[in-house]
Amino acid sequence: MLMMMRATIAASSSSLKVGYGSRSSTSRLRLRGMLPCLLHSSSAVVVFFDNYLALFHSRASKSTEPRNTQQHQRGKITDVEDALNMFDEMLQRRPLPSVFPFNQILTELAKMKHYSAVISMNNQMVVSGIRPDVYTLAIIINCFCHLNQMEFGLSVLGNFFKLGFEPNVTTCNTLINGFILQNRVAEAATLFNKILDSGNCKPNVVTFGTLVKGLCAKGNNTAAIQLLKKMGEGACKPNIVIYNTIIDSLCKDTLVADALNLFSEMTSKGIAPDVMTYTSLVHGVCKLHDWKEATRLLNEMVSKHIFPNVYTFNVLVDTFCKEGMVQEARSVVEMMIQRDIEPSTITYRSLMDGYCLRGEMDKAK
DNA sequence: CTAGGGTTAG
Repeated sequence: MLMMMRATIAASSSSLKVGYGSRSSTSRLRLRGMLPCLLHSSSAVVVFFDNYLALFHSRASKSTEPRNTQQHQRGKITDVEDALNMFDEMLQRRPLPSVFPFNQILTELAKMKHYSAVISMNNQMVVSGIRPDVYTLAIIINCFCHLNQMEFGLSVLGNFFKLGFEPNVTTCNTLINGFILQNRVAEAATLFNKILDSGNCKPNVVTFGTLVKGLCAKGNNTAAIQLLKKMGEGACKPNIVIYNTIIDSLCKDTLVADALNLFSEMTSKGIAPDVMTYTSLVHGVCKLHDWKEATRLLNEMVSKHIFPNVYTFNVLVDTFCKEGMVQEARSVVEMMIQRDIEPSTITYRSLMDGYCLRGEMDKAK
């Protein structure tokens, strides 16, 4: 059973495709000017990974030590394989561990998007006599939602009552998010109103954030901003996630001026921008070929000790590649490696597209 | 230990 699951997970790694983009030539000199501000900004090696994965995800990749040795020494999980091994081992332990460490493993696997694995593992747990708790059920609902199986997700609600639990805000937020993932924003809103009426649990800032995201996904920035304004009047004040969601949505529509307005609004309210805010803005101005503004933003973030991470760098790599400047893209990748930021498959995909584009251009000559 | 935000491509 577990062997089959392993094979499925191993096979599910994404396949690579190569695409060709269309091109327009622009002022390359100024685009190139984005590089120095990054080169000179290295005040310290930044800890780009927060501790949300710390329990299982150490930065073991940098070590030359074999993974198994490490795992046995520290009891930490570094990848899917380790998670599954630990899960097996825990199921065989007597007495059985509590549901808590199992939840931890399921959480990590869900973060790695192995949703169906999480669901089958949960079934195994139940068979082995481990009682799910509120956390487990929320994890399962979330997995069903991400698998586009909302109906199954909703049916887990039945288990709550069977087990004597009451759904909480997190449960509701998860379901609302599930509807939104399927673009069923109306049903999400209905559920939201039901929560309000029932009085069992109050919507919180995450609830609002989920709705804002749904409105943005529908392309309704105006409604998202209206909701933001309403929040400003109510008890549940908008936070950085809400602002970032809308700022990103505006940037995707290249409404950078509006995005910058929200940006100053949030800072004036004492909400400090973070690396996500700046990544969205940089992305927005890159789309507009405004290299000068991109450089300004990069300088500004670094001056605030907010350092570009893999997302930010990927935006830059992709931008350079789309401009046909593969050499510059490569030097960004070099920069990433120097800073201990591992380039991702997305980085390399952009590079590959960049090289394909070069090939096309050379052929055209 | 559970929920919302930023990167590529088709």
